[in-house]
Amino acid sequence: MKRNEFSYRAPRGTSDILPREQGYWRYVEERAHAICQLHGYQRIETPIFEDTRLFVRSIGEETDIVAKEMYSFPDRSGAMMTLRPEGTAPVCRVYIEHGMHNLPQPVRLYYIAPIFRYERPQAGRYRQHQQFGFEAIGDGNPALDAEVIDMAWQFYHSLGLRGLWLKLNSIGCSSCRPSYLESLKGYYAERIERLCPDCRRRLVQNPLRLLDCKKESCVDIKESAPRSIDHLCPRCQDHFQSVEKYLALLDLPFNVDHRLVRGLDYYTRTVFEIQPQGEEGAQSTLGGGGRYDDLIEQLGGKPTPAVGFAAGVERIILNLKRQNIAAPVPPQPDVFISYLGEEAKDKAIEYGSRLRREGIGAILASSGRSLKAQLRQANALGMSYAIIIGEEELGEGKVTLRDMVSGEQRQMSFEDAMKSLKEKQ
RNA sequence: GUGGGCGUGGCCAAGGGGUUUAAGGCGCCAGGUUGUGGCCCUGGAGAUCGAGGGUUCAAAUCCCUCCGCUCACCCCA
Repeated sequence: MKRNEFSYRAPRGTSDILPREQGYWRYVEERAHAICQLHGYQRIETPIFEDTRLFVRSIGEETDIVAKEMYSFPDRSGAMMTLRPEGTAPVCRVYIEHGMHNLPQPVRLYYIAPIFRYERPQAGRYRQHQQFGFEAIGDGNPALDAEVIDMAWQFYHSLGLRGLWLKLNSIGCSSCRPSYLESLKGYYAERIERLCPDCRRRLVQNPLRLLDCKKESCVDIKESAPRSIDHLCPRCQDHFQSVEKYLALLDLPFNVDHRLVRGLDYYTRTVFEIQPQGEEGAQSTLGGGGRYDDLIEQLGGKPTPAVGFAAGVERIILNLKRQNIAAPVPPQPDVFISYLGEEAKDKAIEYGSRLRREGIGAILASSGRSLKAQLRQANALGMSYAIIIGEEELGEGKVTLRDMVSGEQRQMSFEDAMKSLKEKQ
C-alpha cells in the first residue's frame, strides 16, 4: 500500500467485517432470530439516528454515554440528531408512537442493530458495534423478568458458550431507591477522605457506581456499604423474591451481586448481567439488561412497566473463538466453468446462467488463462465440480464434467451434466 | 480523558548505523511442451522500512515531534 499520500482507513473503533468473518456473524444472528421466534418476539427496525433528546431523557444526563460518548450533530435544519447509542429508548419511542398499548400486552420486540459510542477502542469495545436486544413492554410481572433472563441465557447456550456467570441484583424503584441512595451517600460521605479521586466524583455524580470501584483502597469500604436489597420497599422485595424463585425454578445458576449496577439511569428493580467466569474487568460483559418500569412514562407514554436485555455481537464472537467454537462455513457455489477460446466462452456464459436458474451455484473462470490456471483457481476456491469446454467438446456438442475431489471426469451433453449435478446437490 | 506496548510488501516476519540494489515464509500471477487442479520445482509482480524533521561522510537501524494500531483504566455490549 502506498503511504506517501493520504490513505483511507476504517474510522477509529470501527471495523470491516470481511468474508472470512461472516460465518460467525451469520451464526450469531441466526441463533438470535431463532431464540426470538421461540419466545414470540417480533423484529423491529428503527432509524440509525434519532432526536438527541430521546437519548438524553432516557439514558440520563449524568451518564457517561450522554455526557461524553454520543455522536451528535445538527442536521441541515439545525435539529440535533444522535446516532443510536443504545437500543431500548428507540423501541420505547416506537411503542408510544405507534400506540402499541392497544396490542395484547406485553408487546414482545427484538432488534439487531448497530450502536454508536465515542469511546477509546480496546478489546471487545468499539465505536460502532452490533447489539442484539429484546424488550417485553407492558407487563410488570416478575415472571417476565425471568422469561427475559432465561431467554438471554438460552441464547448463549444455543451458541455453544459455556462457563458463564449470571449476576442478579435489584436496585429498587422510584419510591425506595432515593432513600437507599441517601443512605449510600451518607455512608460514603463519612469516609470521603479515604476515597480515591474517582469515587469522590462518583459520590456526587453517580453514587450507584461507587459500588463498582476496583481500587484496593476502596474495596473494604465497599464491602460493608449499604446494600440496595436491604432497602427495597415491600413491593420491590416481593418482586425480587419472585424473580429469584422463578430463576431457581428454571435451573438458572444465578448469583446475587449486591454491587451490580448499570450505566443507564432508566433501570428499576431487576438488573442482571451475563459474563464469562473469572473475567472481572476487561470488557467481559457479554450482555445485560433489566427492568425499566418508568421509562415509557418518562418519554410521554402512559405508565407502562417493561423489561429487556441487550448483547454485544462482537463480544459473543470473541468468546466463541476463545472457546474454540467454529462457526458453520457459509455455503458457496459448487460448479466451476472453465473454457478455452472465444466460442467456448459464449457457451460458458450461457451454461453458467442456466445452471444458476436451476439453483446450482456456478462460477466462471477468468478469461484468457490456461486450463491449468483455471483448474488451479477452481481448486483454490474449493469447488466440488468443474465443467470444461474446449474445442473437443464444442465439436461433439458436449461438455466435460470433472469431479474435483476424485479427479474422475467424462464427456456428456450439457443437459446430462446439469441433471447429474442436480442429483448430487 | 489517563497510562503501557507496537508500527519493515496483502499477511507473518529477519535485520538494531556502512557488506541491503531491505532476507525468508504464506498468499498472488506465470511456466515446468501441444487442453487438466491439489504435492514438488522455477520465475515474476509487489516496500520510497507509518509520516515529518534532526544527528552523521553514511539511518529501516540513533534522537525529537506527529499520526496510526493495540492493551489496560474509566465506562459499557
